Amino acid sequence: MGRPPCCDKVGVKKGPWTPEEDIMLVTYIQEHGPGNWRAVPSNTGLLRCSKSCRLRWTNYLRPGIKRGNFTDHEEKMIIQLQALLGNKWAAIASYLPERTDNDIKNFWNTHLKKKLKKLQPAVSDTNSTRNDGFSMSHSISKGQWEKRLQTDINTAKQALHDALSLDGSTPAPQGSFTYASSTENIARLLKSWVKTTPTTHKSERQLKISSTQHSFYNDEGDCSTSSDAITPSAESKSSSVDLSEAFESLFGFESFESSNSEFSQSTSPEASLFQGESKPAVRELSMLENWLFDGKDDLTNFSIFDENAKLF
DNA sequence: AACGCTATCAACCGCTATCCT
DNA sequence: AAGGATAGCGGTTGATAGCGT
Repeated sequence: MGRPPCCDKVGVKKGPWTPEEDIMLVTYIQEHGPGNWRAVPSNTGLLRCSKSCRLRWTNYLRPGIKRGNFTDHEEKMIIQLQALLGNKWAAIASYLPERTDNDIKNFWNTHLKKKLKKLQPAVSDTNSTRNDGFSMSHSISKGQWEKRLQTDINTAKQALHDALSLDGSTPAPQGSFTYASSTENIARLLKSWVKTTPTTHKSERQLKISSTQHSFYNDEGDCSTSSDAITPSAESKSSSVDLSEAFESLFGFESFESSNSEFSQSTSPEASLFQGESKPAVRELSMLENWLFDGKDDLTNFSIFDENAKLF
């Protein structure tokens, strides 16, 4: 039984996205807003499944995504939140609105896991520590465990509080955020693409602009991108920059995010948490959030901790 | 210069939750 | 209420860049 994967369809493209596909997707979302992903491939002409389109948008194209190195504060927050929430990357990402869950997950798997593993021997000398960095031991009494848990949580709480309040570059969950536009995201993607294209990119990454795709953009009038202008040749550098400039002119209108309520919702930590407040897990997160930032909720209200306590 | 190994990260896959009819 | 469709999440994979030999 079970449905066949949506991406098994013949003619559905997989693999890395080209700048043209990005443009097509962003253009469509600029006009229609995110959502109704099923309609996106057919309406845009993209040979991608709806899932792939949604993923591309949420992870790379939507406004406000910060790329590059994680700051110390972000790192600290991820470590502490992972200890508290486990591998709930989406929940963790809601506290780091400029980062995607995929990014955080990758960062955890490639950097932090190792980092914590290195530190672990020293920690395990004092007591046993789980691989995820959450200190607990089956050999200690419940009272001791609760005490240690409280210490861990206090530490986490303090670190999180520090990270949120002391670092101006890291937005606090209740604050208002300034997001880069998706134009900037695409321009950045284009630039990195330009950087890597001339010699190393395989056919997958090379520009393949069909005439239909041209007319798609030429319909916009100002944003004409001729095939001559974007070929992966020696001229590609300047011409692809032209493309990114075309982006700027095409998408350069103000307050893209404010024009669409989903952006403010999806990028706001409390919005993402409260969207489904009736859900028990989300209620716990809301309580956790209250507790983290206000110290309102009593620790014993958390079933996640109750479950750990049941081990004894 | 060539090769192999490792690290990184974008994208995919499979599953579950939720929505809709 | 039931079943199908869709969205979202977390785990995993694969391509590729970078580094060492």
